[in-house]
Amino acid sequence: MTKAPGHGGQPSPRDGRLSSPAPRVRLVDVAREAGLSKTTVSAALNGTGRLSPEVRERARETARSMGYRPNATARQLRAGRARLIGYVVGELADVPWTFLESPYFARLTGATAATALGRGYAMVLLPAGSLQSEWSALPLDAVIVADPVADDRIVDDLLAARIPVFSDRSVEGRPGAHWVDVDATAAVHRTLDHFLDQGARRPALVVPDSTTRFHREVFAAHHDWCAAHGLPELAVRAAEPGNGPVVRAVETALTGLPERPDALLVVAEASPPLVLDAARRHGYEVPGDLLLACVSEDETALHTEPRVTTLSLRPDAVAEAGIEHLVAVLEHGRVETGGTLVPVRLDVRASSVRPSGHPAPPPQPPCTSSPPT
Amino acid sequence: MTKAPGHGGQPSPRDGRLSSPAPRVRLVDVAREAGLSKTTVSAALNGTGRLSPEVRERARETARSMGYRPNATARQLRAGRARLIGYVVGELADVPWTFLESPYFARLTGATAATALGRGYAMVLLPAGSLQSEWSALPLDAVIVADPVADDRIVDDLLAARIPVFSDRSVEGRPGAHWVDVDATAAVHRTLDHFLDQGARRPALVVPDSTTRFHREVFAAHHDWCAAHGLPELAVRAAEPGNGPVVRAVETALTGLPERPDALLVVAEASPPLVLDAARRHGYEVPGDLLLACVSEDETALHTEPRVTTLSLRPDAVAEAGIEHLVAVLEHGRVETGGTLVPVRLDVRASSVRPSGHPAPPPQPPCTSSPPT
DNA sequence: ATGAAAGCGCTAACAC
DNA sequence: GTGTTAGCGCTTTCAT
Repeated sequence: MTKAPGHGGQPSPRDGRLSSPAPRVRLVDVAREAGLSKTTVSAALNGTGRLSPEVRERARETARSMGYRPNATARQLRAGRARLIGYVVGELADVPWTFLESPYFARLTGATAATALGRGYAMVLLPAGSLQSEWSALPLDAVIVADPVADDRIVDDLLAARIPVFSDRSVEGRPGAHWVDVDATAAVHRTLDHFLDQGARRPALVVPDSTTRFHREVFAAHHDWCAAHGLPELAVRAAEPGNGPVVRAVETALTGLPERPDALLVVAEASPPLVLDAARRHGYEVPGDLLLACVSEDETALHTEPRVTTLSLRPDAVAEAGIEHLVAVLEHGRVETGGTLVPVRLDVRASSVRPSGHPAPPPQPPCTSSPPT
Repeated sequence: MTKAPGHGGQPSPRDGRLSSPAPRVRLVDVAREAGLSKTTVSAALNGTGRLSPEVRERARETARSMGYRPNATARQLRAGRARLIGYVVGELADVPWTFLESPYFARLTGATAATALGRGYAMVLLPAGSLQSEWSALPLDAVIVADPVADDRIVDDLLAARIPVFSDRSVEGRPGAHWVDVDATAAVHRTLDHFLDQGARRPALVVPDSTTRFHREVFAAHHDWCAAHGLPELAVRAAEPGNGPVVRAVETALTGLPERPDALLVVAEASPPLVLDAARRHGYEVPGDLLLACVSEDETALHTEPRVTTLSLRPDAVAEAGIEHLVAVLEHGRVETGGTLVPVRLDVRASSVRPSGHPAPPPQPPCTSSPPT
């Protein structure tokens, strides 16, 4: 029964028996060996207190030679916090963990973990729709809930447990909850304005039918923009995120709408090459017949022909703003800040630039559905 | 200066002052309120000890009404372990965190976190090439190191800190290190056999030039297979992983080798649609002129025309085997097990099936390089 | 059946 | 300068 310690010293008696798994070196062991007290060694190791340089050095040397490694849990207990934060992505709660397969969330996750670690916080991954039992045993200083869906209990549960929550604007106003969000409205308006600039008059939108704040705001922003510009509201909601459903929604947008669109904004994590292929299969030339822009962090957009215009939701910036905010709240008690809105970035590439010499198409032929392949 | 507690009770005096951040309810508070001792309440809550049903119920009720939540850190200290594991991906140590953008690692990461959580372990994300300082403050029971590169110090550092390491076969034989690996040789041989079955005689390989055990083994397996079958060894090493470099390597394989390949195995996380496009740009019809298979977990392979044959490295199975092994070691002291080899899965789709009526190309025309676009 | 007390390993007041 | 001591909040012998 070899015990693999890894971290903590068992509460079992430290027997000097042979074949034991080498009981872990404790602070007191170092102190005894060096002929000093725990206090002195602790101060020496932490660089605190007023110690003579010789003693400090001796303590350090002894600790090193004995292979001493402080017990993290004991320190945490003493410190009153564990510098540990949880991270959940709400979207796709029915298929937990798939979020990592989305380039946006992959980047958001990586950037959040990186930024947090830079500020001294480790990040544990939690599943969407996570239950109390899955996180209640963890000493979480806070939890980040990315894009919660409307019916996820997790935010309530966390707040009830008095764990600070950092999420999107949907938690605005709730005590203990803080937010950072992407400026979805600006994102949509900006892209549609760009389409308009390029001569498009029938821009269509594809967006997943999710209860995420982001997707709802996107839908609303598109609606408003179309109304404001007196243009037809051409929108298709994908049954769910994922390449299959989104590509199908794209096909619907291209062939099944009352008007044949001359521009397409895909606000869903679909693979840009697949979207491009779908357009071609349905007889659209990009950008000649159709201006294309995708909300995506997928770098494959750079390797297609033509390259695909993308709207980056700036996951790195979101992560940084979030952790910054989190640290401010946790370490300086800042609570008054309303939240942070992160601007998006439109990377215009060939797919959404009307080729010169290619005139804008004639105004609104009622419905020119092209035969599907 | 509002303190956001989240988890631990500060060592500061519990003052009854107003406007304080509501000091956290401790076990002793519940005990006092219920007129019981800490012991009894603890036993009641944990379902241990021999307590009268009434007392147990009373304790529970009091705890609930007071909103008592046990302090996780204190429990961990008592228990001697934190049920926390670290997770690092070695590959791409120069661009830490990008690993999540690879579908394989995204799935491996998600599946590992999910399986671990199912066994009661939370998983913290660590960056490739992580330094001591980034994890030494964490009470890690073990660390999973996925695909370490040859020069990464992390495995040594962890073992020196007596933290059990779970990694790939490259750590075999080192005390405290355990492994689970993908059967890379079988993967390559199986795919090449499949190509051979379909009539290919000049299969080419594209693999990143990394010091990962997996990639080295793939390269060696290909070499051996070609030698054993008396076929030319057509291999191109991509300078690094990532769509750009891999697509360029694919182009080299299609146009710059001594022989024009009639099959292509891409062992790198490139987007299947992009690989397909590259082949077409260079005048190959798939599967007519070129059989194509990609090592990939990317579901876009299902949405191309033709669908792309993929070789799945079974990240879910790897994760499960790894966590199973980890639990066995940590909780039952199993140390004798050598390791686990996870088989791969070849999903044959249209891209690697020679169309009927399409004869195998004539034997070896020396070099028929087609003009690049 | 219930409670008192020890102690997990560490840090920080506070003596000396 | 250095050591003694008192906890952080919890679980668990061991008395009663």
